[in-house]
Amino acid sequence: METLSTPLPSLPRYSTSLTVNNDHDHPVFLHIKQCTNSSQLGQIHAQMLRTGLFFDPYSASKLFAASALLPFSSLDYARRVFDQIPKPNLHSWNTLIRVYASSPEPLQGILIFLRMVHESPYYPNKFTFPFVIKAAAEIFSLCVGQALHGLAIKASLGADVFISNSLIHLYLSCGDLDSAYRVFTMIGEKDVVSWNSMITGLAQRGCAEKAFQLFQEMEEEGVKPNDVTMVGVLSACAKKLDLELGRWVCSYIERKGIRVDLTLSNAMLDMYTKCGSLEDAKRLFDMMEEKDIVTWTTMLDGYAKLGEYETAKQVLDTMPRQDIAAWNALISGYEQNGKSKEALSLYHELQQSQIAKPDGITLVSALSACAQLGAMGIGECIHAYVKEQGIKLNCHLTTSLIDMYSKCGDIKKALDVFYSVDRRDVFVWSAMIAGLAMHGQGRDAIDLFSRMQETIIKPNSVTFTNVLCACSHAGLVKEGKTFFNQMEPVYGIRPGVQHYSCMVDILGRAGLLEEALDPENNGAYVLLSNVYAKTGKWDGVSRIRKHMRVTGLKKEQGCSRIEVNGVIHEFLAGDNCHPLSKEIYSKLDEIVVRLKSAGYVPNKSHLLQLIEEDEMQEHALNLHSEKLAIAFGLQYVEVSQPIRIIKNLRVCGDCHSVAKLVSRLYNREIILRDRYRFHHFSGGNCSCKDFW
DNA sequence: CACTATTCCC
Repeated sequence: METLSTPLPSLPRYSTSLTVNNDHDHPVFLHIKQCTNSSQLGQIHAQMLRTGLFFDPYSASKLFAASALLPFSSLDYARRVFDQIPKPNLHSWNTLIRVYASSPEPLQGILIFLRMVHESPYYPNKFTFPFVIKAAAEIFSLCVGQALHGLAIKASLGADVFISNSLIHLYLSCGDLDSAYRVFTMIGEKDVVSWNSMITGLAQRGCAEKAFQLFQEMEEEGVKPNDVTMVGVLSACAKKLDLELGRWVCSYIERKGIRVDLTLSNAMLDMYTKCGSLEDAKRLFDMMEEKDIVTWTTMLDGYAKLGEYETAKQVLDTMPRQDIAAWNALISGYEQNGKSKEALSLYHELQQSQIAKPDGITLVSALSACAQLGAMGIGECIHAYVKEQGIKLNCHLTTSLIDMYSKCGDIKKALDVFYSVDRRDVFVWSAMIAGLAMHGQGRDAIDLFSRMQETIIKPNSVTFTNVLCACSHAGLVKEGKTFFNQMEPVYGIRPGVQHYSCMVDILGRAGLLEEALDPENNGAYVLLSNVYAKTGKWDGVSRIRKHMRVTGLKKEQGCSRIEVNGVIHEFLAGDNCHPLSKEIYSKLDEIVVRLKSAGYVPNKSHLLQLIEEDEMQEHALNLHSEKLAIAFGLQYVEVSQPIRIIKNLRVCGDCHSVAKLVSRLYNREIILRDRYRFHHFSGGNCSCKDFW
């Protein structure tokens, strides 16, 4: 302590006495302000320690604020400085909360706030609240936010406009639109930030219409919109996909002479691409003098989402820095347009090149591509990568993993993921219900739906589609009807076309065909035509097919996929594109002979098109893509592993019998995903109990 | 001593 309290004579230019408590204008403060790098700041820090100036709380707070807030600062260093201050003043506490609030660890801001309340002699003031409320908003904690709101009111700070604005932002981040609006209306003198908080928050929460309405109200009340306002308004236009409105907003910005900074230009660019006008976007892009990574990524995303992959790739190659968001834009562009293989190969390229590190968003897109393809090997690798990297499962990732495992046929692994997490939002629950439904575990799906209702998570439209789907796959007619009838009166969800097609399915299978009819829906028609075909009502089939021809609905070509050692093999009905085609067909012949000797009779009633000649019918049946995949799988999938096949259409009855027999005669487990559900074949039986 | 609202990839 002695060395610290004894200024070294050789040192200080402005070496001083220790009685600086009231000296708020010490020359060293000027030096702190003028620091341009961390080593300069470090020198001042060292000097202040030597001179003892650091032990004056006010002076320490000056140094600490600089170490926390200057552009070159690091949070680690700032924290070390704070921990050295024997008795931090209120300003220092506030600053620490402030930097944590906008750091990767906002929770720390709340913990520091609590420490301050318990350990320090200070009460939170009007500066403390905006910082700590921001921290609560960052972690989306409604209950912490509510507690802070209460504390602010108790501290007689409920009318402070900064605090109110922070609360608006908090409530909107947590999805509590009503509370946000209540705070907003209570503000006596709303400033531009109050309006901006509401407008941007509503636009982000999907209430674009309401956001735009508020923008108009703002004008009527005579509050002048600024550039931040316009960013929010443009984001609302983008969400509405309203190009005309977006163009009007751009001309409004020009007319009103609103400052157009880089962020606002980027928001305009984003609006143009989201609304589908690459021409407008390109024109603006070429005009922009300053561009940053967001500019490039926005442009790249625009091309990728509209299917212009070549141009998107060119943008990726041209941009100054390929960060992960840029890769994500291209990967998700492929994935969302159904180009799963391209998405995965790009993901692979990213892994190989190590140009950027995959993040949660990358993995969500990649997992979704695996789910579409049924590529479980790759999906498992991604799951392993998540664990390896210690990436925490958020609800997005959890949903994607459950969806991937379910759609790849491993419902047990999907359940493992579901039970391993402690946070489940409506999408996580819905995905798990969907998984159980597609595996024919209708009862379990309904049980899960009941358990969901013991939580605070409210079911949405998707949840109901999945619940009805579960009823349909498990033949739960009574339950299906009950849920359907409860949707609007009990849950306030208006049934949409998906819910109606589930009901067509449910009622159709129960032989209550007259109860199901339906709006223009391809799926429902195909389903209905299959129901007719099954019951032998060929008149009905031709009538429906004719209607489909007239209305231009097409049945896709049958296609089956199988993944072996991370390579995806694809078979079309009757195709001989596969390099091992010859071998596969001879294996198929062998299978048919063996099956026939075991009593198998090809079942032609499942043919949708009437083919006159018997032999032709049998031939057509044998060419079904899932049979080719089974023949391939028997040869190339390890004996200890199930043969997993993904079919894009519904499996036909004949292929179903073949798969059952193969599972017994060859003693192999076959897991087949068709368009609607999974079939687990083993020992001559199927999990669907022949009801699908 | 100071605070709140801002664009891209799921």
